[in-house]
Amino acid sequence: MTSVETVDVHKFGSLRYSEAQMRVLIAALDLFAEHGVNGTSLQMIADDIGVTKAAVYHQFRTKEAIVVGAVEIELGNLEGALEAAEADAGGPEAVETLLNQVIKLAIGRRRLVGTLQHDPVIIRLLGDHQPFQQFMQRLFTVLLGGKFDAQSRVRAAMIAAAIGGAVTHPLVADLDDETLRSELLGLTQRLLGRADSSMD
Amino acid sequence: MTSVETVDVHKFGSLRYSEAQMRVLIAALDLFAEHGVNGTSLQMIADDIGVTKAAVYHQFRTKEAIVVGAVEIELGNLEGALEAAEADAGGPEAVETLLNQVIKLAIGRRRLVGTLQHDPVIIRLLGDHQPFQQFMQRLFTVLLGGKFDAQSRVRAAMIAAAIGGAVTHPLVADLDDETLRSELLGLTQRLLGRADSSMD
DNA sequence: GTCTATAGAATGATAGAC
DNA sequence: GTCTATCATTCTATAGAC
Repeated sequence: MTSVETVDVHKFGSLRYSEAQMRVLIAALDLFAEHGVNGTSLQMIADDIGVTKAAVYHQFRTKEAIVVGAVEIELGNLEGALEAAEADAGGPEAVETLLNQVIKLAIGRRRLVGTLQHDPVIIRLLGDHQPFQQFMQRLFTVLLGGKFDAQSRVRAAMIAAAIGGAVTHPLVADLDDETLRSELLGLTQRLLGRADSSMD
Repeated sequence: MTSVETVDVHKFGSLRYSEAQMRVLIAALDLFAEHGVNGTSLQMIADDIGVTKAAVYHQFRTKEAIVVGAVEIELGNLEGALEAAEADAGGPEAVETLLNQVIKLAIGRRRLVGTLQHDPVIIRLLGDHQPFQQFMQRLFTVLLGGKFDAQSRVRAAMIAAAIGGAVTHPLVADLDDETLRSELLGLTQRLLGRADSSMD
């Protein structure tokens, strides 16, 4: 080994779960979105897929393991977009392409993003599990483009919060996906200081 | 009675709680901020103020009553700013002044805003209790300035989410209040399309 | 306003049969 | 992979004494 560090990058996208395990995770994600993690019991998950609690415990040893699996699945959806952006790192369209993908995914999973970003159990999980922390750091490194000054960080925090929070907001619940997407993209670019962002 | 409708405006600011009740609500808010509503038991609240569960139940008949009281207290903090903005409704600085106050309050209560905006129990509460709904509608009426088109609504949703989410974000956890406030105000004005928003 | 004591239900989790 | 049955613990909530 020389000075070249070998960083072990966790690949959420390549994780394998059995079909029975996936049934649990899908049901769990749906219930987490509506009731939060603490508001979702294993009984509720079991009822939702039509089995008993014991059957669920045969697939996952603890409730926390279900939460970890559920978050892994969702972060896996972002992995492709992140890798593409990293490959074009520094390129003028890297950030823009990433944001476009993130917005699309957030809209497609409207009901869930609030929980993923703000549920206290998931927040604790993201802080405790290395692979999750590593992933978030990669994401914000691309978004910040290497600049970590106060203004850039506030901007990134606002963009992350705005995208996640806007898609869930009651004010826009009646908007169709495409309208929401284009408005959201335009306003996000305005936050980034893009000159070509459409004004009214 | 003629065509003039008398709207009964709920005043959160004028609510009265005994000192013992306030001790419960303060402790509850602190615990809600860290663990969420479902993650906070009455035992935890009782332990925090050094009494038994029974003593807590003597002040509030149910856990939900505690949640309602806690949310009332917090919305009460916004009431002054909202009334001032409504008095100047249509005025060119009404929205700006309101946002300034909201940002200040959000920063002062950094730990709590995430819970207030995103906790599933509180979201259900806000939807079920008329006074809360009425209050939120007043808030967004001022923010939107009477325009309810798609673009305005997405903008309002983003601003609400961005302010609430940014102050809690780990990326800006180390920033002092004043730095965060000025950056946040500038970026919020950029979202509003203000020409005087400082660029980099 | 606070306490002890308790009721009744639900929680996460396990053992062992099929 | 799913079941029945069970355990220990915790939960919200109440009764009644001080």
